[in-house]
Amino acid sequence: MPTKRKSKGAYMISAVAEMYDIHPQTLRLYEREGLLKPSRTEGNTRLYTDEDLERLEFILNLARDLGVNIAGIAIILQMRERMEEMNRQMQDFVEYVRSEMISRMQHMGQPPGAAMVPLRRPVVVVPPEQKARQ
Amino acid sequence: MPTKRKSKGAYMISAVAEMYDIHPQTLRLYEREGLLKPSRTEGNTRLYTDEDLERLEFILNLARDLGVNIAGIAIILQMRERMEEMNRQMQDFVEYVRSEMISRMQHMGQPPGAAMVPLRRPVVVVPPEQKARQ
DNA sequence: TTGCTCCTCACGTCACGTGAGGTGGC
DNA sequence: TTGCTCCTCACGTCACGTGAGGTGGC
Repeated sequence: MPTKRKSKGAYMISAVAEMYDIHPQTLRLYEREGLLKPSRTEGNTRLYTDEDLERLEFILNLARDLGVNIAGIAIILQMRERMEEMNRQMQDFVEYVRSEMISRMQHMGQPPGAAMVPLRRPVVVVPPEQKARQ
Repeated sequence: MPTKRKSKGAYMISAVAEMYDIHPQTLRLYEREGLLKPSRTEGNTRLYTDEDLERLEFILNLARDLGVNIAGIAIILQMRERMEEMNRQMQDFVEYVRSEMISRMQHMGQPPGAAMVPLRRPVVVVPPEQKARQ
């Protein structure tokens, strides 16, 4: 007998459908169109992890609230990943510069504070977030 | 008598329609939906600048080649602008750090070259570009 | 006048979501 | 057996693109 929930955060399709008030066929459609890639049991049953559900919430926000079609959602998901990658690179770079400055200051026998202040100026990186359609 | 082209890079709707093989009504639709905002003459006739045309090309790429609907295009345009803003901030920050390092090195009587090498490590920022739908 | 512009209304087509119908494994 | 799963096929609805029809200014 299949259980609705399998291990920590792995849901079968009917559980997900109920949680998000979405037709199971729609979930299968999203998978066929490449928006979601849930894993499968040995018996070929879909299993949605918490990561899949986070992605699904993002998709439903676009589809239901903003009226974006599947082709658009696919591209927006790609762009979101690229923005997150840019964010990581930005953070890495800031951290690299900061530690580099500290290291240099210390080698010169100076307190690091003087160098760190200007490097802490705001670096605004906006998370992916959409407004409702006008 | 209205001319098709007015001043440098300002086109009337029929000229744009012909250039991109698009129905004039579709151009009006895109404007109504907020994707394009061409200026107007005093007589209320639309005028498309080169900037409008660049934006239109981006829109047509999404609509025709990738099958994105209007709601999706609106969001993708927003995201594109945000990514461009992130790029600018990244570039500004890199430039700021670079000049700051040079300035500090010079104040300490050291050649700037030593500091600049590690700061020139690659900062990959990907421009907005889409793949065709699978 | 001609040839453009503006607008609104309406229709055809297609994508998306949903339902039915039949299958198979725990 | 029951209640889930898988799949394919088909239909209703709506958005998008296009066309018609009527207006007005250079």
